[in-house]
Amino acid sequence: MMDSTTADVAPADLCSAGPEVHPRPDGQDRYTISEVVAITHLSAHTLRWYERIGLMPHIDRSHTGQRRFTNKDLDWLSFVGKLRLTGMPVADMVRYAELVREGDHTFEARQELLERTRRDVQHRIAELQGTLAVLDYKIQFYGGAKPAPERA
Amino acid sequence: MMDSTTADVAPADLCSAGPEVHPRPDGQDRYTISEVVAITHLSAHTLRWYERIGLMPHIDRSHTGQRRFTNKDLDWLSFVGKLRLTGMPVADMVRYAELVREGDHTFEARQELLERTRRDVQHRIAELQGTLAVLDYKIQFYGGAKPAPERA
DNA sequence: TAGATCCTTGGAGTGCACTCCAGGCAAGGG
DNA sequence: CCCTTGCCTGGAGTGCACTCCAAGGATCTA
Repeated sequence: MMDSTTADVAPADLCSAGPEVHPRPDGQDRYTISEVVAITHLSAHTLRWYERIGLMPHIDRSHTGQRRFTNKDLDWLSFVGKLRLTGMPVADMVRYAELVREGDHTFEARQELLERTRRDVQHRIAELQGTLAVLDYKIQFYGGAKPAPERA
Repeated sequence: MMDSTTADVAPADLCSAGPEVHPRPDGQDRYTISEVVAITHLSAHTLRWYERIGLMPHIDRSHTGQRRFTNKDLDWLSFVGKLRLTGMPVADMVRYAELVREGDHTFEARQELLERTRRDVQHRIAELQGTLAVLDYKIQFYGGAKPAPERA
């Protein structure tokens, strides 16, 4: 499925971290919603919902009105997936999508948004590392399993 | 009152795994709900809700029925705070609280639950580090700011 | 002793991110 | 031609974790 022999990534690969590999080469990239479900592991509901709320650019339609997603859409979805992992609220992702649609003069705003997100992520990582310490302390306590009369 | 200049609580250690520092010594530890709000930064609503759903042990009451929290309750809340940071669902925290109430024979189950949580946290940290890479790639792209006519 | 503030309760409401439903169109196979 | 499958839509429903409300009792401050 992820055909790594087709090195079809455009040099201006702005929608992803690193070279993306697509299921089909550009030109034949008209995926149905169920194909995109299989690729992204998002539900069809969610994909339609993303479009409705403006988190997706306008999606192509077949002559009968069915959605046809492109490689670009896939790249965007994969980036959105990363943003989602950061814990960014959907509303903020929509804001970012709007900035993209508004054109090049929003470059700075986008960069700033990304940098703020980056700081949030680092903060979150630090927090999680803090919880690891607590968890280890507790686990070690249970490991040295002397039942103590304590709320632990 | 809770900033790092006032030495009533070790700042990073507020929610700690190690020796706890309490606002008042054992024996004088009968905090009202609003004191606990100030200490934990949870809302009074949330504290009452925690009690209702069984996430707290039974809280002492004054002769008029008002809650009086102890140092032990504070310790528990700080641990719960850590668990919350891990992203553990409240239902699982309640489960853990139940195990604690059930007594020493649940030691193993508790340890296991904590170890699973620990693995989740490490997974999450790895995920976040992955997003950092993407973010850095993007930020760097905006940094080398040559506007390209593309969805970025 | 008055007034402000704090605390109590059960239950209802909120915001987020989906998630599902009903009802219907369109294409392909037997 | 019918049946199944896939897709469409707007709107309603879900689950989580709070968050707030109304109405009333308790406690502190002047």
